[in-house]
Amino acid sequence: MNPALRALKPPHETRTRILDAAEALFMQHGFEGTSMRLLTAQAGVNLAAVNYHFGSKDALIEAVFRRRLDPMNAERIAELDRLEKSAGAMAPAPADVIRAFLRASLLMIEDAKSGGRNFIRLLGRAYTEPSKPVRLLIGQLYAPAMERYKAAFERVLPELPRDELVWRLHFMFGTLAYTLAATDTVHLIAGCKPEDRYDAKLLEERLTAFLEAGLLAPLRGVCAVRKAA
Amino acid sequence: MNPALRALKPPHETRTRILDAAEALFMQHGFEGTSMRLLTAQAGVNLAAVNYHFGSKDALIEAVFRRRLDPMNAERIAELDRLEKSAGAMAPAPADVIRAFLRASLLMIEDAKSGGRNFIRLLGRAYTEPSKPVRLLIGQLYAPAMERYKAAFERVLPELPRDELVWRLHFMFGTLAYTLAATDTVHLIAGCKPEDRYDAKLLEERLTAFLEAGLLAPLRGVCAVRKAA
DNA sequence: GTCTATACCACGATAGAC
DNA sequence: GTCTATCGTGGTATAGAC
Repeated sequence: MNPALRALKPPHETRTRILDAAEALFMQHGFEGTSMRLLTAQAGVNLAAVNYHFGSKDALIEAVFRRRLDPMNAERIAELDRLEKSAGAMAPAPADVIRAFLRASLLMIEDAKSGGRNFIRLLGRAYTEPSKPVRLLIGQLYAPAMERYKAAFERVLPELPRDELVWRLHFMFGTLAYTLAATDTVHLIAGCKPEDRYDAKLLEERLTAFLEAGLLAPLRGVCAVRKAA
Repeated sequence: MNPALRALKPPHETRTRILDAAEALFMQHGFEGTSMRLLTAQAGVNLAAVNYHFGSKDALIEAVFRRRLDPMNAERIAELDRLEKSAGAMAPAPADVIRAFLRASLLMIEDAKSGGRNFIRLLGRAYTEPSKPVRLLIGQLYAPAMERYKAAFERVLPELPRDELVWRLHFMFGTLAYTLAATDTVHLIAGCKPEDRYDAKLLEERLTAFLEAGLLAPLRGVCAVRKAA
């Protein structure tokens, strides 16, 4: 980059440019499918800059997730804190805990311009990534928020056996991840109206109704038998 | 391959060996991450054999999905036919339609040995693949079964507005796909007992309970307002 | 401390002789 | 259906300019 341009550049701008380009390209072409050469060209930085600032491609991938996911999960936890505080000694309603959990994701999908929506899609795909290190990373990054929410749901749904709850949280997680990630598959497979796909308010209502009912569902079949035993 | 071995090989065995190896490796390393060299080595066939039998890597990918997904969806439709026949003029119970839909997938995850479980995981990832052609292909392959089930659910849930149903089917799809695909993320994130992950009977009960409740959930918030209007 | 140019080495795809 | 040579591309490392 020439000195005239450099003078205009805030410190660490290069890092940010790389992260932004990486986010967009990882979504478009996947991790394996995105070459450092394409990435650095898109970011308008030198090929060696990635290695200099992040150390390796894998480390870059991690940085991409950390940049958004850490604040996002912190926000999720804060949301739950606020909710429990306002409920006082009473347990909050299940639907409100669900909303608290969804909120951070839904806020992000409304932000198409600065890449939030793109990131959410990338994130949704990460749970099923071929690369084990990536899945491990995601698990780690989510762990604190998940622990916190698991405890909250245990309080809110005291009737539900623990292992049943774990599965239902998994289902909830899956519904959310998939809904946000498989955005074009909706209308490919089921034929929904495209304009509704990113309406956060509508999505919140739809998801909350669905998930609340699912979490509160009565036990049936072998699960009910198990519990009775 | 030498002539002595060749004589032992049934016709088209090479095709099958390639498909089997591809299925396993695509799951492990993704499509981009799987090289033809590794693939053909694993299959014990010549490097050029893929191009000879399938024409290209993309065509191989399509063949991998078609081989299992076409019969699977045919089975799904047959299951629904049987159900509706046995119900006669009455509409079947929602839970039974859900079960009919789940059955084909659940049968497959029990089959770890001949690769069914692996394929189901691969399939679950395909909805969120970077490659648009792959997502399009999956949409196409699912279309007939989806149409059929959408119609069935419309009959079974006449109260539910169409566009709401479309979303709930999307949620249902997501729950299933993710649950089966993100098999290790379950215990990474939520900490479930590993031995329960592939118990098809348990999974069927758990999924059916969750999904039935979700599909039958009352409308709320803006959706309810919309309907009233 | 930050950025650039360039070199290195491994690997994957492809095509043409057999 | 097979073998092999070739070429492009991948991620990474380094040396030196600012």
